[in-house]
Amino acid sequence: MEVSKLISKKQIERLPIYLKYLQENYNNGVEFTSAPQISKYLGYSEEQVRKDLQVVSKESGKPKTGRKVVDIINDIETFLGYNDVTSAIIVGCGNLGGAFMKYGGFKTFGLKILAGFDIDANKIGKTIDGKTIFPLDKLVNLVPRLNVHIAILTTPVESSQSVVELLKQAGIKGIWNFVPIHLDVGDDIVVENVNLASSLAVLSHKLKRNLK
Amino acid sequence: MEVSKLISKKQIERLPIYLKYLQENYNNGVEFTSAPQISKYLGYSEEQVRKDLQVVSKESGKPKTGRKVVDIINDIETFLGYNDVTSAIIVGCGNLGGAFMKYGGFKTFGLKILAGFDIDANKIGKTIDGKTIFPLDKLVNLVPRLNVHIAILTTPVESSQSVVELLKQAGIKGIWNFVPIHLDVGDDIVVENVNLASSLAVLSHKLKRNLK
DNA sequence: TAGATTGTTAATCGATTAACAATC
DNA sequence: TAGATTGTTAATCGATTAACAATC
Repeated sequence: MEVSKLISKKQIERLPIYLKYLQENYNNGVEFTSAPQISKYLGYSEEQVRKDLQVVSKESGKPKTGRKVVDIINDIETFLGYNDVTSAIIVGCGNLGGAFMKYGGFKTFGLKILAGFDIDANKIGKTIDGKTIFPLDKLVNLVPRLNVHIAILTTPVESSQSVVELLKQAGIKGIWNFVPIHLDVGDDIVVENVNLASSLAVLSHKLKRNLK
Repeated sequence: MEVSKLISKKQIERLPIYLKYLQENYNNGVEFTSAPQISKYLGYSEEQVRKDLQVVSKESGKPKTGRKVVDIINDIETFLGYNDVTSAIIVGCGNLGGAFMKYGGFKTFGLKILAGFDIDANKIGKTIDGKTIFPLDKLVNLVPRLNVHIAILTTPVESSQSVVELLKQAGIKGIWNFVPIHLDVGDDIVVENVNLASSLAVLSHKLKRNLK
């Protein structure tokens, strides 16, 4: 009987990085790869790479030869759900939200932006890359009809918590939060935060240490 | 004698989150706060909050009253270097890079975007929010003159590694990398990665678990 | 004073690394 | 076969949580 191993957050984060590297390998005609090889390139330890790959693939690698590049690619893509498309809406179509609406890269990882929402009358009704920007007060009504469960939150700080209430009402299940504050959501909604301030703080600290 | 405590990456990431929350408190006229209070709101443990605050502030809190909000704010801002402005350039002025050039929020955490660089002839010479877009081959020449040490990397995947070589030559010390691949930099450059694919992967996984 | 909050020291938890036998 | 790579089990490392005495 197959018992699927538990995976940690850190491991999940590494999967897209392996994937990108392996796709590059694949495009260059590389057929096989091994943990030591991936390890050397990406700077992770061999053991870590091995354990990460063990979580996503059922079959084990072969001593001496390693694993087939195309197999790992498929395993990771399957694990991450890149094959079945998920839809999302963007709430807040300012600089960042607008850039995301234009950005074509999301579809490579199975995410399709269906529409945008905003309160700015100048934006409402316009389309960005074929996606319409709807008024925020249509959100509760439209989201169930669009059958979308993920919202990308790129609103100003002040309005974000009130938007969360709307998203709850609309039946949204996951929020990809780019607003740099803590969101108070219930148990029904999961949140993943991308906090640029946090990231920059880490960079600054690394810089200071490196300059010493 | 003061021995400054070591701080972990996780702790650094939390600092801007405390800061935002405390600034909100401050704006609402709240004068004092405590670890239990912050803990309750942000969902971290009390002990964690206490230890985090201990790293940034020299003075200790007072039993029963806690700490002065304005003091913690100052301590965190000082620690993060929000008071002394750092400059940065943006390399790759596409959707994301362009959005960053327009984005006013960076200056609140002490980061000033000086200019952009791109290879696209249609973009070169234009200005976004007062910042000029220069041709990429002027980078090595201009960066030392601008006295800038941080580069925000928002180029396409294919060109990113070659841009890194230019950044090295130009004397850049830190790269804030938004390109979803592993960058090969030397010991002189520090990199902080913001990988949207990793972040989305985590959200998707949380969603799957929550739906079960 | 009593109690809430503090900081410190110890215990736990989780993730990474090391060690090693198995195998193509 | 020999050696590179594998997967597993144990050891280490780091971060979080628990326990508790100190104090305003």
